[in-house]
Amino acid sequence: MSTRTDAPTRREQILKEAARLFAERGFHGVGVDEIGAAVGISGPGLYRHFPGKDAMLAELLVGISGRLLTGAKRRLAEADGQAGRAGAEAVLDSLIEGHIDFALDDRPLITLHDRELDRLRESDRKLVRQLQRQYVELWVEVVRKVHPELSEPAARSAVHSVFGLLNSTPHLGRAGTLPGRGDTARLLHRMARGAFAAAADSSADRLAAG
Amino acid sequence: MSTRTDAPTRREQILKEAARLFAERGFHGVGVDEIGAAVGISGPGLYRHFPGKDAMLAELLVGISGRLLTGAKRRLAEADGQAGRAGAEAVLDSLIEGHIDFALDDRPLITLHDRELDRLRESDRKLVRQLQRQYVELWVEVVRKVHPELSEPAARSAVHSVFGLLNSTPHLGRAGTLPGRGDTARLLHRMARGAFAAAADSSADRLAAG
DNA sequence: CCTTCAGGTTAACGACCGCTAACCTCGCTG
DNA sequence: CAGCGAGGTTAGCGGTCGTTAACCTGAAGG
Repeated sequence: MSTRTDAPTRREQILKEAARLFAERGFHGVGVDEIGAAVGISGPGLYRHFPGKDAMLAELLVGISGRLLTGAKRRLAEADGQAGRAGAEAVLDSLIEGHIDFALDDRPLITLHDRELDRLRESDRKLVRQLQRQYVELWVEVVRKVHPELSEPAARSAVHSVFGLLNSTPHLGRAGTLPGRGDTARLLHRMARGAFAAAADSSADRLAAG
Repeated sequence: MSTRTDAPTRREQILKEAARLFAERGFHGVGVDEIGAAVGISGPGLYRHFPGKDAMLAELLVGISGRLLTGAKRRLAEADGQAGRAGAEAVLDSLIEGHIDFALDDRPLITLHDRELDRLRESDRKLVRQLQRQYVELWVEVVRKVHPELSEPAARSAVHSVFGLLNSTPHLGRAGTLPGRGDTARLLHRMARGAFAAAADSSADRLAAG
């Protein structure tokens, strides 16, 4: 598994800093001069690496969606063969774990992912949405194998909601006031599984409408 | 229970449309001319009602946080008296229900709430954060009454995560492809309770680290 | 009937921002 | 060592945006 040890290219530096700045202050809130300054060059120097500011955002968002989907497909293939509900549970755990890793390691990207999609050109936006949809549908299939009682629309809503839960990491303590990474990951994992289980257990609706 | 039947004032119209536009395209992505056009007046006419664009955002965010906190306090007081875990469960259900109502009825505000906070003047931002913190702490207390096994940091993380879950409604089907409002509310409610329960049940960590 | 004022209007200013143009300066290579 | 391309630089253009200035209008009040 390609574990990079060599220095990042300037292009990669730019993408990383741009992601951080976009996440912090929004796409329109960041000027190209600031992005340049963040990597030690100034303003228009960026145009040696990208055709424009939009292109940076597009590459970030397409990259995120693509990596999420690719990772999920790989995890699905790895745990293949083991059929039945037990196998499906293993796959679901693997999907959750992968998403949590991503959410914890690339917070700015997670933030961008559902915040700046509308700033893209039509074609890029369509591509990103298509990748996102495939990712969701992949989850939906696995969730319905683990919880066959769930209808497809309910499963899809549940998946979106669990994404909301897992993607909440940027809100968990700006500083290191929260528990260690391992504890946080385990907590999120448990909650995700519990949320899916509760979604499937509609007999839990013993609460009177308020 | 002030159920308004009279027509909204121009000021309220402006706030509502501004919220929608800010949520759709980001604070910096919307011009004052657009906000004006959305309420039938044009550009600078807004300055008869607000000292500036920033002030609209500030009033929106302070209003949201304040309403959330006020509602939660009211619900806490209403269900007071009934002590013990059963009473706490009722309060938690009431809090969840209130938050879901808000998330479903005021999607744009929910979106703004955790997206544009950094665009505020220092003083307003501090006020909003203080209101948010009180709201979170109120939840944390109730959650820990229902699930005493949860440490305070874990409970706080869990609460933030459940907010992420409940606030995911803007991502659930832009159009009406999703189930009805009542079904969605019940699903979210169940998932929130399930997530809290799973957070508290740390014996569920039988999964080997990947 | 005159005044006042809330709530609009259009014109325009100044700042900022994305991007281009023109130029510079290395390090490599034939 | 000449040439050249990669990767910078600064100056500046054109457009947009928030805000202000100056003016208009219609309804209410004495």
